[in-house]
Formats: sequence, C-alpha cells, structure tokens
Amino acid sequence: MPELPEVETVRRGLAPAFEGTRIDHVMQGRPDLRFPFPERFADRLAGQTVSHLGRRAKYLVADLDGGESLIMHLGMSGSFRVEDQVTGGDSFHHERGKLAAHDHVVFHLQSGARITYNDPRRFGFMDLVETARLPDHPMIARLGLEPTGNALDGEFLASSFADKRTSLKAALLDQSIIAGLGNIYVSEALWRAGLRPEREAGSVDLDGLEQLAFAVREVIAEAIEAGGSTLRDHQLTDGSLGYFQHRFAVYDRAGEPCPRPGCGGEIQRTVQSGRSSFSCTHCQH
DNA sequence: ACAACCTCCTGGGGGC
DNA sequence: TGCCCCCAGGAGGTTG
Repeated sequence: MPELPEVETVRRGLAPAFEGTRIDHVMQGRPDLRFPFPERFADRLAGQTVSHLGRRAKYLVADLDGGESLIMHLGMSGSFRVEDQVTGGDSFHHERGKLAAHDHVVFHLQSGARITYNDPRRFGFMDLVETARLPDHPMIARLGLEPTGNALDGEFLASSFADKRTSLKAALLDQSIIAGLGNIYVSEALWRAGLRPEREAGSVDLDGLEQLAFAVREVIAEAIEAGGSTLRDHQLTDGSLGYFQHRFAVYDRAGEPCPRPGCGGEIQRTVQSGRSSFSCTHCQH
C-alpha cells in the first residue's frame, strides 16, 4: 500500500478532477471494504461539491460543501483512476451497474469525468464525518507529526523515543509519532541515517536522531517529487507510474551490494514482527 | 502501558 | 499446466 508519498501523488492527480465539481451520483459495489461504509453513503455524497481535497498522513480528506468530509484510506492495494469525459455506451453501461473486478466505488461527476476506487485486498476504507469533527475521528485523532515539515527534528525524535525499548523500525512505523511512513521509507530512511532497524529506539543519541529526522524528511520529499514508488498496485491516477522505486538504496535489494560509496557491505533482509526490513550489514549501526 | 503476535483479503511469483 | 506456499506498500485488535 501506498505510503505518504504515494497518497500525496494520488491526491495531486485527483484534485483537478474532484475539486469544484458536483458529484452527480455514486455507485457503490458492496456494503463494506475493511469496514462497512457509513449509513446512506452514496446518497449523502450525491449533489455535493468537493471544495478541497486534502491529505493527512496516508488519509485523503475531501471536504464537501454540505459540511461533511469524506475520509478515504487506500489500505495496501487501493487505487483511483480518473476517466475524463466518459463517452457513449460505456458510461451507460457503468451506470447500469457493471463494475470491473475490484472496482468498489465510482464517483460520477457533473463535469462528465468519472473517478473509480479499485481495491483488490479491500484493506482500504471510506467514512463520512462532520468537517468540524474531523480532528476527533478515531483514525485521525492520534496521528503524529507529518514528515514533511520543520517540526520533525532531532529534538522531537529524542522526546518521542526517550525510554522506548522498541526497535527503530517499529518506532518509525508508529503512526502516532510520525504519521505517514510505511515499510519502504522506514528502511530507506534508516539506511540514509546509518542506523540499524533492530536498534533500540531509545538508545540513539541526539546527533543520530538529527540525522534520522533529516533522512526521513529527505526521502519523503524526494519520493513525492518522483511521484511515489510503483511496486505492484500503485499507479498514478492517469495510469502512469511513479519512479522512486528505481532509487531505492536497500528496499527489496537483498543480496545486492550496498550503494554507499566505499562501504562494500551487502544488503540483507531481516524480519521484524512479521515484516521485512532491508539494511546494510556493514554501514548501519 | 508496552511489545509481539494475528487478522482482514486477493493476487503474483517461485518451487516442485 | 497446476498446486501449494510465501510474500506484499496498513493498522486495528488481541494477547501476554
């Protein structure tokens, strides 16, 4: 699933089609994804206009002019596609209820465009909440710092990681500390900072944490710039691909030489709480 | 409170 | 070709 850079890329692709156009109607292919859709989901969206499509961590948030916000999470395998100016019988076909495999929600817009949410594994979800109560939503309320701004620095990590016995890997995946990192960018950031994923979070000194904060912000910024990473499912909303995966230093590169100049180490895959970590045996400590 | 599992679900790839 | 097992970008829930 998409991590923050992929979700931000999706947001940028969707915003021009979504914002400022009325939602004529919504087709919903099933009653639930990871969770049940909220009551009268499709009816509540019909006739509304998306005033702004934003993002918080890995969540997309579409503010509606009726005072509610639509929260969308892509889970592991969710994606959107935008089809402009749907023409002829194809559109008619869709409105009659024919959905392609794993298409779960179709937004029919007044502009004539169609936005389709597809999610094979169905770990994603959508919810509606009063915009004023968005900060209190259970999935939003506990989120930590965005890794995109100045607030994420060594001091912040020092106070967040103090006395933490858990690994750096687990601490960086904890969305209540930094919100938006996932399995790929945690491995990449730790490699850039020269820190082992298994290292106890509370054991890193301030200098190391400053390097880590810098590495997280840098890798996230570069990945957003590149349009995210395309592994299996993630594509941009127009069907094109992000290309940050070509710049992975360690992710999914077990057995390859460490790309750090002069290092000479080998990248290894380890498993922590059931998830893969990739790191260099030589230059990460 | 914390940390290490397990779980939801489908599909792709590798080994035999 | 088929089958079976493992793996996958998330994260809430349960266990100890």
